[in-house]
Amino acid sequence: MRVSREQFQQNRDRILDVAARLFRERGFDQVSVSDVMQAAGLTHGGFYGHFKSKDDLIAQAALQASEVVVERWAKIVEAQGEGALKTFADIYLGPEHLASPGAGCVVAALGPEIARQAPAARGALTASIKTIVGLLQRAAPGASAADKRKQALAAYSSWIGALVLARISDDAAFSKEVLEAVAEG
Amino acid sequence: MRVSREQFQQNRDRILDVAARLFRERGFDQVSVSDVMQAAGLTHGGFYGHFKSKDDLIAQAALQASEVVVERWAKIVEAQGEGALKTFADIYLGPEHLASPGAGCVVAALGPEIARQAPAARGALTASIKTIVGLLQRAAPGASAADKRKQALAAYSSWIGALVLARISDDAAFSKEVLEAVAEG
DNA sequence: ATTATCTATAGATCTATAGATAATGC
DNA sequence: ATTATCTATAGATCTATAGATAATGC
Repeated sequence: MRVSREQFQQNRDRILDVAARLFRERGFDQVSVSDVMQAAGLTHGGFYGHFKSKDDLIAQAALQASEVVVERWAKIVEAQGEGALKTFADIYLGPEHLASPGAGCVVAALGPEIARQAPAARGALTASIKTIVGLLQRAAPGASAADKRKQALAAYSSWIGALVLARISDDAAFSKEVLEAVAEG
Repeated sequence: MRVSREQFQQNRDRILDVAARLFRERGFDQVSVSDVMQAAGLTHGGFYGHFKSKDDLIAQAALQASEVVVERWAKIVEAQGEGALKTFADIYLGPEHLASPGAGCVVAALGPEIARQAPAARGALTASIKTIVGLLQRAAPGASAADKRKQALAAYSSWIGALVLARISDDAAFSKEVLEAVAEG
């Protein structure tokens, strides 16, 4: 069954969106190509008209997910300038982000897995991370540019670590304690 | 080929050690039971004499790995007391740890994956994490106990995030920058 | 407007591999 | 503990077809 060019593009975008969510929720290996296509309302076989392989999908979905996050963050920096750091911390360390890995930070949801991926995926995410650090730098306090950058790197690292710890924890009180301790820092 | 009770226990320990290393290096899903047994110098079939299932192995290997790390850290705190925080930071954020996920921090190597695991594995790692935070608390500066604890949580979080970022990065200079920025913080 | 061509999708199929079990041997 | 085997599942490929797009003709 053939579909219009527009529909084809829409299908491709939906596959990417769905994959980006499922991968963050379950990890790359716990999501099959068939799972993705089913969630996108398509059948397994059609996948290979859109992507060369599952690895191809992984690289593109990781890139897409992190670009969406970068755009969201960029808007906040533009709107708030130097006050944005506190806003980021509150959002990143808040209960919604804790409970919704599928829509949140790619690093916190898939970081170690991406570290083991092929160069294509690692390079793409590294670029996104650098962009985010640049945004945080603009929002950070500090006398010099070097100081601002250090603050940005330290803040971002602490948020990621705190969220990973909070998601591992099976003790909700401990999760909350970690997130709040880092948010206040 | 039958084996003495002692040998059986040794085999089991070796399976756990090898699994703990391989899982941290490649992730749970990229290591097969057959891989583990081969690396332990045994055959696939023998596995089920030691463990009920792969999930069982995952829970026990994650626990074992984090216990080894906790013991290592406890020795340092006992030897160094309050000065230990700087020592931890240097080791955790150093080039050896960066390059050797298989022997290092379980949270940085497998955190998001463990967050998706069954309660057994999450609970075990949560307990280890609490122990580590306790150790760091003893080594942290701060006026009150509450302040020390906050410092400990913030420091630990920042180290984990920095290491995850540094391992994702395909740019060695950026990896170094992140690790050093957080080490100096 | 008609005809021909092209192509994205559905659905079936193939192949490899993984977890798990059973049979065997010492 | 080894070896052989079973069963399920995953990624990938293949074929037919619906229906969109392009070429042709009036």
